[in-house]
Amino acid sequence: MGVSIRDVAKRAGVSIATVSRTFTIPQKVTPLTRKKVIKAAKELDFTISRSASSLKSGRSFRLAFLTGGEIESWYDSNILSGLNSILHDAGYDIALYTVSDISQRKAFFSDMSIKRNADAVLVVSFQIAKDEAEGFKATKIPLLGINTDPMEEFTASIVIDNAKSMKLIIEYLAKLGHKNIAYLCVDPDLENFRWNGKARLNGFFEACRSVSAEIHPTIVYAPKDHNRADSAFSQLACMPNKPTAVVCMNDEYAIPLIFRMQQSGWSIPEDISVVGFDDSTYAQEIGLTTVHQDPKEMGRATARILLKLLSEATITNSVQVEPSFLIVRNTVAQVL
Amino acid sequence: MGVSIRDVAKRAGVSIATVSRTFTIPQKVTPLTRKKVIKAAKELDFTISRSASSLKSGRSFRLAFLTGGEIESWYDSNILSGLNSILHDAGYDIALYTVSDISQRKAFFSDMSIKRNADAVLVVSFQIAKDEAEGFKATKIPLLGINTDPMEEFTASIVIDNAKSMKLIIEYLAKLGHKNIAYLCVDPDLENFRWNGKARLNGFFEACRSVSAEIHPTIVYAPKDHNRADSAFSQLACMPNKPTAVVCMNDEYAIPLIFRMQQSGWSIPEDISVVGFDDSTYAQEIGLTTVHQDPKEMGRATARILLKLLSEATITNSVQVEPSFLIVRNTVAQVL
DNA sequence: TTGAAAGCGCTACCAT
DNA sequence: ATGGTAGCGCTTTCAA
Repeated sequence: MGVSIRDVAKRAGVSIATVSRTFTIPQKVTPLTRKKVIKAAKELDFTISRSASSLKSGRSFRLAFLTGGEIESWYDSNILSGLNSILHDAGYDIALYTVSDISQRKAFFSDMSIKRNADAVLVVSFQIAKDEAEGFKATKIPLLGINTDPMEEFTASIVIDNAKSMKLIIEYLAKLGHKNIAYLCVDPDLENFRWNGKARLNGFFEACRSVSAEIHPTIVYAPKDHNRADSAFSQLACMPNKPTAVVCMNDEYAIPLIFRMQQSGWSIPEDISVVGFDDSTYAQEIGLTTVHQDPKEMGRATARILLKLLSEATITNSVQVEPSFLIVRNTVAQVL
Repeated sequence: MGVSIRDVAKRAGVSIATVSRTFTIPQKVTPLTRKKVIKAAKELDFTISRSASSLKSGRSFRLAFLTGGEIESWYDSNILSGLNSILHDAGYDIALYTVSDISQRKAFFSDMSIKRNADAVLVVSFQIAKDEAEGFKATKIPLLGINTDPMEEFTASIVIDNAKSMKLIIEYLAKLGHKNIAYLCVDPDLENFRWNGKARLNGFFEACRSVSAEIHPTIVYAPKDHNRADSAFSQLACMPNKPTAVVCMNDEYAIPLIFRMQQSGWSIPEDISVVGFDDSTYAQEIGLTTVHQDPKEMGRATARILLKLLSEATITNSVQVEPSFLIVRNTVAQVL
């Protein structure tokens, strides 16, 4: 298997212990020796073997990324990208686990063998049961949650404030005179697994209530598939008193809906105002008024927290709220 | 570090060798003993330690995924997702490496230490130099390319036929009477790194030439940033004789462009026809006529090839062309 | 089919 | 600051 630490030690004229040190705790090695070792290593194309160092040190240098969604989604892939941009250089791999229903989730958490092969686990966008999380308390393996209901069982939670963001939307809409506001979202029966759906839905109604008694909120459900725009549009078009604004659970509902409306001759925002959520792909180019959040940056933030957790072994129970804010663009009009 | 293979062996009343075998080559263990071992393992929450088994077997169970783009892009994230859906269950991790320019690429390939810590490397969407690839020939580490110019240095290449797909577009357009056709793409100076840009550009002109002498192709460059739709639109609107159709290097140019055009009062496809490439996010919902390809399935196909390569150690030099085809939807009209 | 045992390449402890 | 060395948990050869 090519060169080993032994070869480098020989060539540099030092012990293997010294070679190991120059790569793991360089400050414990004289600059001169360090230089010799580095030189020898370079000449031999040597790097520390991950498996050997993991085995010996008892750390796997591996993060389990557990998602209830799809890796290729805008959200998950950005989280992953942000995570990797920091973790990769710190020597960590990210192992991707997907669960698509509660039984798979249960299986993941009951099979605690993960603990043997990961230094931390990260739960992305879905909710887990208290007892599932509790299994981790016994170990010192950090359990982090991104975009999950921040339970105290998590070592750290990284979230945005969905409720506050919804309130920002409703306040803005109310200020422009909107009273008849619809909320477009996936039928919760289709998606009781993801977390932020609930958070946003509740946030919407709560915001309507708290902002003004004059607001009449309604709800429109659409399927998750490619008919969602058609479905939403026809429901909206048929409503006895058409709302003046539609708030969408995310941009993925808003963008095709706007398209569909335009295709049917409606003008946005003249005929109806539309608000998205996420500020994801195309939102900026299309001029969508939406709530901005930055999952890539959240991934980076999570990586930093993780690294700290892993080096200091501090058992915190922190909740880090990342920024989210309304971006006003061109899809909302004043009610005349 | 919890239970080890020794504990399981003791509890099952067998040797550690037998425990190891039941997990790696189960067919070499009597069903009865196997059952005993599995039972003991389950009771103890035991799994094989990745690092120990890697160290001993000399295989890292790790794939280096090297991309010149962004992990969160539609293409890369789908490739990754497809890859992981098969590789994860086969016990492989995917380590994400990103390079954003030629010097980083050089660094990756000159630092051959990857070989120590990955069982294979996968180059995604960009071109590498012959000598960079040659470094791998000496080792038995497979070097695969997805969406790269299929060089013979690759152990296997997985691609779509960009040229053929372009021809499909042009033939379709020609049949509907289009003669004045524009190609919208990123300025190649901005992006000489990614591969398929060139392949599609060349494919476009070649297809125009071969399909009909009456076709007048033109080219429109747009920046990569969020102004691309504006930029493309104003160039198109100002052209002395406006093209009847615009072929876009990918959907990411087509979708905002269509939006922009509609916003300015143009109707698609009545005022101008637009064709995309990729069949990516929103293409179906928006009714975009485009070339379909399925990177998630390509990821799966690559994983299968890889697994075979890794188990049989066959040094092939295969080129697998994955399907791509034109999907006719609603953004192309007949020329009157 | 199963067991004994060597040793993969490191890290970390203890000496010097 | 550096070296010697035990041993991390497994896989795999060899023998029984």
